[in-house]
Amino acid sequence: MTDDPKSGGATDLTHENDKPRTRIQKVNRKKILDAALEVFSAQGFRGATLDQIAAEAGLSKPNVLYYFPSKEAIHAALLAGLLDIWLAPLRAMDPQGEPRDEIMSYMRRKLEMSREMPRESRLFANEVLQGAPRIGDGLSTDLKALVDDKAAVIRDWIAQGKLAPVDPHHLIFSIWALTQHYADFDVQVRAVLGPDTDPFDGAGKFLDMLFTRLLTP
Amino acid sequence: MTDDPKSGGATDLTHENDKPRTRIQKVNRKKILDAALEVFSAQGFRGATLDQIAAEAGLSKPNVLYYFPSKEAIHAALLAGLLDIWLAPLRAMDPQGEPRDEIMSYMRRKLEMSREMPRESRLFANEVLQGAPRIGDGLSTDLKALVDDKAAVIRDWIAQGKLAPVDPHHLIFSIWALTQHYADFDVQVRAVLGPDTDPFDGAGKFLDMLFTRLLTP
DNA sequence: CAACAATCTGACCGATTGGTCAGGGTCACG
DNA sequence: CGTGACCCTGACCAATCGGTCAGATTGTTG
Repeated sequence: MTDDPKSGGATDLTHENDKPRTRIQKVNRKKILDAALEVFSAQGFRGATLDQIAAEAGLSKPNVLYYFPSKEAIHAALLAGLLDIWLAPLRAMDPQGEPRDEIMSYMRRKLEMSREMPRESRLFANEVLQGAPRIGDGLSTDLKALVDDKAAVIRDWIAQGKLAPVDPHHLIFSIWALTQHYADFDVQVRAVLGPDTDPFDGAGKFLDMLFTRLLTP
Repeated sequence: MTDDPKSGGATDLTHENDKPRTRIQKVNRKKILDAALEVFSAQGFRGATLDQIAAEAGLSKPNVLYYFPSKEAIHAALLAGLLDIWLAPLRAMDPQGEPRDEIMSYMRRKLEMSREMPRESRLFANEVLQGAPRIGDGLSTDLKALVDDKAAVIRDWIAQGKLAPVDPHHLIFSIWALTQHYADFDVQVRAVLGPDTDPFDGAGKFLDMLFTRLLTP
């Protein structure tokens, strides 16, 4: 009974397939995920409602639940790829490259992500702020492994005298903190700078200078 | 009708008085605010429930609503004093003091606050992350005024050659970002560093070094 | 154009939410 | 020790929440 062998062209399996099968599925799943990113990043998981997401996506609530089995599933689908996207710039840091260039490039790419993907940044910030209840394990396994790996690389660079001696872990934290701040605290930054200043212009120059001074032996 | 002249010993005015009148009021309002800080900072405003707050405070839900008229009012009471507490260290920055000492002290005090008051930090972060809907005006008036004021002081210091030339606003942002990161993203930082390392020990040394290098002409 | 799968909807459900209320217990003070 | 203000509670309410379902509508394919 629970199994359904003759599910040849069966309906209702939508939820079990990660990859959209039809054109309409592709379009609507995209609509929903985009709407959910908007709402979750602005309200947090518990603060967001399916009605908001449905309205933002231009669909009815039952229709949203036709494509995803639950609110949790939508949130999970968003977070699923996010950690990888988020850490891609750090992964791209090349142990064979020129140390200061590599770190400066990483920092610039992270700042670029804050500018181009502020909603993703806030989604992630909301999750971590509230104790990372739905991503938790990924932090102490994948994330920790990657950071430890790159920290070792940085330590080597320092040992070779190519970099000023700094704690590699806290160096990475400082890049996260300084770049993500401009996405996560956007309203505060803009409130202080006033409406006619682009935060990212000044941030780019300032962070270039800061890390140049920090890393030069 | 709306006015009530003969409110001699009337009950039910509890909500309109900011100052607790009796011993029990003082104790229970404190309990509620402390519980609310715990819950709001961990779940955000919409994610928190009155039942959670009541349970955390060891009171019944109707009893909580005996001391505060609504969930909003509890949240507002928490935020009311928070901005002032939060900015006190910046206010304490003395234009007459030694520039680098003043800024280093400010940074250290902010880091200390992240260590000692992480819940307040996260409450504030939640509010700003979600667009500061209930504090909004305070940012573009009080906060902006204070920051602009101190930025002018820093600009003077730089003009006198006592400080390396840096954008004062972004310097202040960098202090906020770097210190608050350790409170707001605590779980992430601890996940990366592992369970046996105190994030704040390393942070203290790292930030001292960073800002020394940044500010020395 | 039939016929079946895929898509969509209004109506509805139980659980949880913030908040109310009538009344009972407790405290302080004359 | 009584009396009135203060404190507290169980029971309850309307609104909103995430989610279900039967069936109408649309798309696709032979």
